[in-house]
Amino acid sequence: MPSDRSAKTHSLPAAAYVILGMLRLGAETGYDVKKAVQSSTRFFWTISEAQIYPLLSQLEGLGLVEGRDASHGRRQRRAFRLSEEGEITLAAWLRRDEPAPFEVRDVALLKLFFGDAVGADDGLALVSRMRSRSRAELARLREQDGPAQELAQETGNRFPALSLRAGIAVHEALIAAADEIERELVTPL
Amino acid sequence: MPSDRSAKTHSLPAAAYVILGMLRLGAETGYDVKKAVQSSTRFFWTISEAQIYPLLSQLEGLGLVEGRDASHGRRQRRAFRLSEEGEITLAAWLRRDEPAPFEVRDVALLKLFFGDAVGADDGLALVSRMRSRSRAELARLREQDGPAQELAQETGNRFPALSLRAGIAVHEALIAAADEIERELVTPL
DNA sequence: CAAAGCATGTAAATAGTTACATGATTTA
DNA sequence: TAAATCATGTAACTATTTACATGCTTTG
Repeated sequence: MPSDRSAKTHSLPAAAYVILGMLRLGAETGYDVKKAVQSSTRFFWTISEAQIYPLLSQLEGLGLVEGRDASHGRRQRRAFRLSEEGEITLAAWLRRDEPAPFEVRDVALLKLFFGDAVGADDGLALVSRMRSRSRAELARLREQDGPAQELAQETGNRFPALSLRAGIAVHEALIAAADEIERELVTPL
Repeated sequence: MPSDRSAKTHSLPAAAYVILGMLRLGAETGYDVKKAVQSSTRFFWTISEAQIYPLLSQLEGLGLVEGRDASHGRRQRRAFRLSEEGEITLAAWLRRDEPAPFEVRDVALLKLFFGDAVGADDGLALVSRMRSRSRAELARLREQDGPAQELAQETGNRFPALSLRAGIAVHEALIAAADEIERELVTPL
C-alpha cells in the first residue's frame, strides 16, 4: 500500500479514480473498464464509454497510467496498467476525507415524491414501478455476488464483494419501503 | 388530476420537473424551490441554484409556468405558478413509464469499493466514514418527517411524506451494512 | 455466414457546478 | 448593528450523454 509521498492534488474527476481503481483490480483495456463498471460500480458511480477513452489518454499524459500496444492480429488494442504514481494518487484519494454528500439520481423515486399530481391508480403505479426496478437491480447485484467472492478468494481484494452487500441492502430496503407505502396508500387517512 | 391531452413530449431535463412539482406543492419563488429541494428531493435528485433561475425562465417561455412580479418593497421577487399546460406536462411525465435506471453518485461508496488499495486501518476508516455520513443524512431526513406529515394533513399531498420513508429506509440499510462489513473486516478470512 | 461481442474513438449537445456579484430585509 | 436569511442572477468551466463511425473476431 503506497503512502502519499507525492500525492497529486489536482483532484481529478471521480470518473478518473474509477478508471484507476479498475485498472488496479485487473482491468487492462478501456473496454474492460467499461464492462467492470457496468457490472459493479455502476451502482455507486456510472461512467460512459465516451468518458473512458479520453480519460485514459489524459491519465497517461499525467503519468498515472502506462499504456502499451496490445493489438491482437489486426484488431487494435491498448492495454494499460497503473503506474506507481497512479497507485499513489489512488491511495491518496481514498484516504482523503473530503465531504461526500450522498447523491441519488433516481427518476423513479423522484416521481414518487410528486405522486400526488396524478390520481390514485397512477400513484400506485409509481410505487409498483419503483419496486420492480429495485427487484431487477437486486437480481443483477446478486449475480455479481459469486464473481466478487471469487475475486476476493483469488486476489485478496475483499472490498468489491463487501460493498456489493451495501448495494443489495439498499434495494432490499427500497422493496420493503415500497410494500409499506403501498399498504398505506390503500388505507385512506 | 389532468389527463395528458396535449402532453408536451419535448422531454425536459429532470430538473425542470422538479421545479414544476415544487411549484405544484406550493413553492412560489426560485428561492422557495431551492429550499424545498434542499430539504426533500435532494435525496432523489439535486439541483443547484444556477439551474433553477434559467429553467424558470425557460419554463415560462414554454408556457408551463406563469410568472408575475411580487417584489416586496425594493426587494425584487418573482412569483410563479403552474399553468394548466404545466400541470398537464407534469402529470404526463409522472405517468410516462420510461426506463429509470437507479443511479447513485456516491464517492463514499465508490471509495469503499476500491478499499483494498489502502491498508486495513484506512479501509476501516472508509467504512466508518460511510456510516457517519448515512447517520447524518438519516437525522436530516427524520427532521423532515414532521413537516412532511403536516403537509399531508393540511394539503392532502401524501407522497412527500411517504417517499421520505424510502430515503430513511435506505440510510438505515446502509448503516446496518456498514456494521456488517466492519464485522467481516476484523474477522480475517 | 450472421449475430454477438470485442475494441476504440469523435463530435456535438446538454447538463450541471462553482464562483462571483449584488443588494434588501428580518432577526438576534 | 451584525448576522442570517431572502432573493436573483451570470460567466466560465467541467462533466456527461447521445449518437455516430469503424472494423475485427469469435461463436452458434
